[in-house]
Amino acid sequence: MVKAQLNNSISVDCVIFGFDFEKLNVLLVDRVLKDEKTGKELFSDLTLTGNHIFEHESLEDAAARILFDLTGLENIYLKQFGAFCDTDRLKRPNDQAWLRASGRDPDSRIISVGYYSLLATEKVTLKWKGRNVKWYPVSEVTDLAFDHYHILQSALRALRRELLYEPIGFELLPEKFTLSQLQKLYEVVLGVELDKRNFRKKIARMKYLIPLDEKQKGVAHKPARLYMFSREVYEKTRKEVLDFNI
Amino acid sequence: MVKAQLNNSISVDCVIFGFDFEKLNVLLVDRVLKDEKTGKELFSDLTLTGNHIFEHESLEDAAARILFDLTGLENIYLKQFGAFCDTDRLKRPNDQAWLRASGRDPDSRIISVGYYSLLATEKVTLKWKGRNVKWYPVSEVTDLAFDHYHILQSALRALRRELLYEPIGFELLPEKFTLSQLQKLYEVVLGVELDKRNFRKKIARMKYLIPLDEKQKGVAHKPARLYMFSREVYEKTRKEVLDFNI
DNA sequence: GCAAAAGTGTTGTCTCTACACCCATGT
DNA sequence: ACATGGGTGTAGAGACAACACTTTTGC
Repeated sequence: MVKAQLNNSISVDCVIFGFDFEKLNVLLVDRVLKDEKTGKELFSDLTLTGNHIFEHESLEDAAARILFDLTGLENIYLKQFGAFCDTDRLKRPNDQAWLRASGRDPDSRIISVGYYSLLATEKVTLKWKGRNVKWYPVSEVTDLAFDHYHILQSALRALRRELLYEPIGFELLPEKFTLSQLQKLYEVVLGVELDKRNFRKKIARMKYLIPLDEKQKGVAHKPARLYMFSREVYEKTRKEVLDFNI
Repeated sequence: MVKAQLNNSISVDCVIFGFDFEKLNVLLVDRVLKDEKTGKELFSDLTLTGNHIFEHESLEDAAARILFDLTGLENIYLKQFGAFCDTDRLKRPNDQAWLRASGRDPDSRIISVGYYSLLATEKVTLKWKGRNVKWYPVSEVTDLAFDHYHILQSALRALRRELLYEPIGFELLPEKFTLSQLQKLYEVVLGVELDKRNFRKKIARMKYLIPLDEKQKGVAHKPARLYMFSREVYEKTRKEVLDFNI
């Protein structure tokens, strides 16, 4: 317990999802390895945002810290969705070279705990210590460093599942949103098409989705009514769900 | 990579659930610490079944190994449900004494990944190397060593959720089972009461629950028809669920 | 014959799906 | 005036909740 010190074996990776009213995005870091002497670029690829945990720090705190360092945002929705520890997860050539170059033991076993976080893309202005961090459409991500592609897919599955059963869609939207935005979000994340009228009937039943006396501005069509989510109403009216499937 | 060696920082804890047609049970180990010199018992309490992982071993394999060592069973349903790494998870006095007595560093940070497994209590004959392993009704467990009570509660939440949405109930029953047994299982795990006729109507819709030409024997009442689960039919007929909640 | 659990139908209410047209705003 | 997305209702089908009596076996 000297002072802030990173644990060698335990890391946290954050899958930071963002929604821009059109598609689901994920925040990725451009990892560039340059030759020590010549400075020539050896390779460049993408990673999730992650870090080792501090010895005094909980997993959750580490995830929140990583998120804060990247976005400057606090109190963001964060959910643990899995632990990743395959023996070969850091063994591809690029990853081995990367670990060696950053002075770490390329043979050591590191477990990574995955958290996904949800936020509206627009909330974030990306300026992070010169590191190259950018939004990428999830649908266009094909491969990532380490086992991060695998972790991303796992996060996606967890998000879809969560979205089916829990009211978390709003976390990907600004505080006030239109029903079309919410519908689009469900369509994009779940990969389905929904009927507008049926969707709205469903909303009408969810009393915790509060229609505001406020409309969209500056759009070249009939402005939509804004809604917001009330956690208070939700907690009060959540029914004891028993809609099981056998 | 010399030979089988345990990783110091990473462990797996298995929450082994069993169902005996009446209640949900969990397999726990009696941990007894005796004074080195006098042999006098210092304390005795209960832990989940767990172990550190081997350096060459995946988390999943470690969980399967722990399960096999305890029950002699293979190909048992296993599901990862969380990672546990709070800074104080091994800090209670009994736990510190235990770690010291077994020659481990009581200050080291250990992450534990939780798996739960499902099986019919009757499948297991408990004879494990003199260690004191026993079934305990989940509802009667009040406290456990380390953070294992917390882990158990977390496993329970995950199991309930899984049971609501995926067909895994059979994993807690023998291959052939009656509908009343299945209903009781849902009632016990979810903590609800279900209507027998409505429950059976629901079953009838699930084509993957196959009625057999075989009946219960040796019961002092009308013997019930036996059913079994067909994964094959399930995979074929599983509908693209879209029963989302907003 | 009695105790114990198995097995079986109906009705009203709610939710789901499918489907087409007019409305309000910016340019 | 026109392009763009906002907003609305109905009807048929399936699922849900509530509810009580007869049947088959072991003892």
